[in-house]
Amino acid sequence: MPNHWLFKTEPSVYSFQQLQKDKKTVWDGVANNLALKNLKDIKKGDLVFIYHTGDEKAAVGVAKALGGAYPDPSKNDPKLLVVDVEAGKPLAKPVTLAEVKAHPKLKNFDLVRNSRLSIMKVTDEQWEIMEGMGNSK
DNA sequence: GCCAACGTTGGC
DNA sequence: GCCAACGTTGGC
Repeated sequence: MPNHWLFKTEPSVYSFQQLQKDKKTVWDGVANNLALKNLKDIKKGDLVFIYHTGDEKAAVGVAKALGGAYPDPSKNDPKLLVVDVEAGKPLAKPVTLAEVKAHPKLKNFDLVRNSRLSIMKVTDEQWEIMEGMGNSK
């Protein structure tokens, strides 16, 4: 059973659409300690929601980890990790932050609780709820 | 544009 | 090693 995650990104910097165009990318720029700790737990085949901050504030698509985290080759710091991901399916309908907040079972989702965390674990239940919202009308 | 929440830094 | 000050992030 793959684990589930959520990556935040500023769409003007790197969007899900860009990832779809690239097919895969190296997810870098993670500096936050807790985010790095989460990143370390990512395994090949894990599924990831891509969430756009800024004007959109919504999960827009899914990506898949191509492997575990490894130190950023372009940096000189072994603590700065990156992970390879490939584009998956876009959600039929983006799941907005407002919808997540409105859902009683997503109340203690890290996305709501700690808005500044850029990489977080998503429980199976949270994943299923979000997927349900994203793929139904 | 503002501000709350959180992380990091640096002085002690 | 503590904690105040500062910077950054992201939602509003």
